[in-house]
Amino acid sequence: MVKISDVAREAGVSVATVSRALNNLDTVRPDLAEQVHRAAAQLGYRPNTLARNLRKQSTQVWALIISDIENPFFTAVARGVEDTAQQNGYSVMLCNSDEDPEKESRYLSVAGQDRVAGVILSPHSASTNVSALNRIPLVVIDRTLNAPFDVVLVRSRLGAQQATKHLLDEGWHRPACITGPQDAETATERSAGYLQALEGTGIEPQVQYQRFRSAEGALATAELLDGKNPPDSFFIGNASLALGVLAELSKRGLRPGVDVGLISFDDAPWAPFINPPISVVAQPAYDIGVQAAQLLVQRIANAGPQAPREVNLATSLIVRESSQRSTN
Amino acid sequence: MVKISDVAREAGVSVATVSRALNNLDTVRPDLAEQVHRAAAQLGYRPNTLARNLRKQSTQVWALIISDIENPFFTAVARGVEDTAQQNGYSVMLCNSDEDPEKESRYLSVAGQDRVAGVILSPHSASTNVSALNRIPLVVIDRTLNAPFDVVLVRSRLGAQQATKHLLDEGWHRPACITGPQDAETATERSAGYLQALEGTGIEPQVQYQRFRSAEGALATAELLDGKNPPDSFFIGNASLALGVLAELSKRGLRPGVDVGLISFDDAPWAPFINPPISVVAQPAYDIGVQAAQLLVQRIANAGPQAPREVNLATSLIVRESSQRSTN
DNA sequence: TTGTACGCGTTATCAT
DNA sequence: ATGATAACGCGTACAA
Repeated sequence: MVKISDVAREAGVSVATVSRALNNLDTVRPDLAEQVHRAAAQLGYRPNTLARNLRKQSTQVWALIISDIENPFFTAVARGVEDTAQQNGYSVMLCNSDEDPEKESRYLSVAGQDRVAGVILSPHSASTNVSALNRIPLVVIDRTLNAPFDVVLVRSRLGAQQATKHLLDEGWHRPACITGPQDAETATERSAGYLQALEGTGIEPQVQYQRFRSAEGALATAELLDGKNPPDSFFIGNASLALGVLAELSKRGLRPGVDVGLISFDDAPWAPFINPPISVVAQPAYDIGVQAAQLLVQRIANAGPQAPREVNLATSLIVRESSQRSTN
Repeated sequence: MVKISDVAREAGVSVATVSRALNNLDTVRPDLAEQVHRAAAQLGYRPNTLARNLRKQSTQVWALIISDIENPFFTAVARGVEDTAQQNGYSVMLCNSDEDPEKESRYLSVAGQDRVAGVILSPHSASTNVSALNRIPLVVIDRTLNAPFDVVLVRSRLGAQQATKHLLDEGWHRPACITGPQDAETATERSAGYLQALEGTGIEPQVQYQRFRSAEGALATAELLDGKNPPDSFFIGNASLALGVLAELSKRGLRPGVDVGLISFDDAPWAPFINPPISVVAQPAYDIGVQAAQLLVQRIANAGPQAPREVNLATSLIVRESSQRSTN
């Protein structure tokens, strides 16, 4: 491997000058700089990232710690982060915590030890301990943390409220809510929006808290439908749950958009294409990633302590057929 | 930060002994080793990864370069890679090439420069140039390369053939094939299997080569259905295409499993849950990731040149309702 | 503006 | 078995 001293010899200058020239430190005579660049190009010199990292005690790598890489929401976030990182000269290390607090803390520890330049984290719980990061810049996404960090969130509650109200406006009379487990902030925010929408309507709320998975969606639907006051429509807290709900409904011959109303959080890739197309509350997942990345870039640039910032993104209601009340 | 010399002082030994003890180099007296470990623990010593990397001229990081992070197939692969990497003490850097040759080559270049320990790549094309990696171990997945490297593939052609034959066995008479672009090996392998299945049956093959996206799936379906010899069933080359096909069919009031037969490559998360449940040729995506990772671990361990290995994984036919010929 | 020389923290070599 | 010390390649304080 050709190193900096080789370039120095070739260009007839010192290694210091080479370093300065290659880093564009404008304290070097233009013609010399030119000479250095030519020598470097000719020898095919590539600076050794490892040595630079040691010297600077930091890397050009971010750790992105997310709770479920197979969830389309998070992959969209990841893409937003990755694109933005790329543009700013960073690479991103993918860490899939699988909702496992132990894996999460292991990753936080590794990130600290490897001196990554920054971390973007969707924390398992509000009490996740990030002290292993020491002073590495951190941006939190999707859920809040019991500590003051930059965070980007979406207005889930408002989105849920709008979705439920939309169901009512369409003429459905007894919407139920199926959402995630009560220890997940995203789940409870969504049921809270649902409850708000029902306030003062005299409709008795029915909420099922389940794990965010298809099987549980089916289960909750069956339970609701077999209960004493079966709902005529559903507000569903995420796409996996929605899949289970759909399966259970079709098993019972209940057609969304006709016999029953249905709207779900998250605009999954399949939502517009199945029969009937599913109405959703879309989260700006890609944009969440972009915003988080931009916050991180700024946080890294301004090393000093600084008031934490909170970015709140809006959801958008996408009405397709499943939530409408068709005459047939 | 506490460093190795601090531990040495605390334990009353030299830095060399600390290094040996901490790396379990069994050439150190047991009691001394014990003493070192205690000192390290007490001081909260964490070895500096950056310094170690420089010294060893290598990292404990893999680059995983895939063509589409939002494709569930690749996220499943990624999870397999990530889990296995984790178990072997590696981290994985996620690189989303987006099917863009330029991004791909930039990532290959960065991987080479950063001296990652290994690379797993789903190449954009067979002629992708990986010379920037210098001598870094490489494992190729999903598609082959015009060069001798370890590779893990799935028997796409056989899977496609089985799927098409299944359609025939179910009593469909004119299956068509909708697959990806002709410059994608995965696409042509699948049409090849379809063609094989039709050999000698007297059925005239109809193949549509489109980009692997939903909109194109719908387009191809419309074209086929409006053609002079409309098919009565479809073998579809991937899940995104299938979504488009489904949309077009439902727009025309054609019910899969009743009016028309349908089977698709890739067991997408939604496939079992929609109405009717979709029959698929499932790829062992997670396992592909695991196998690739294991190949890479071995390749890294045995530094010497070694004959490239090829792992071929089988698909599995999952028959649900969309491919069956219902009496109703 | 340029060059010399040291430091980053660890591992590996070579004596002992 | 242990210790002293030389790399690893780069960036930068300091001197010129």
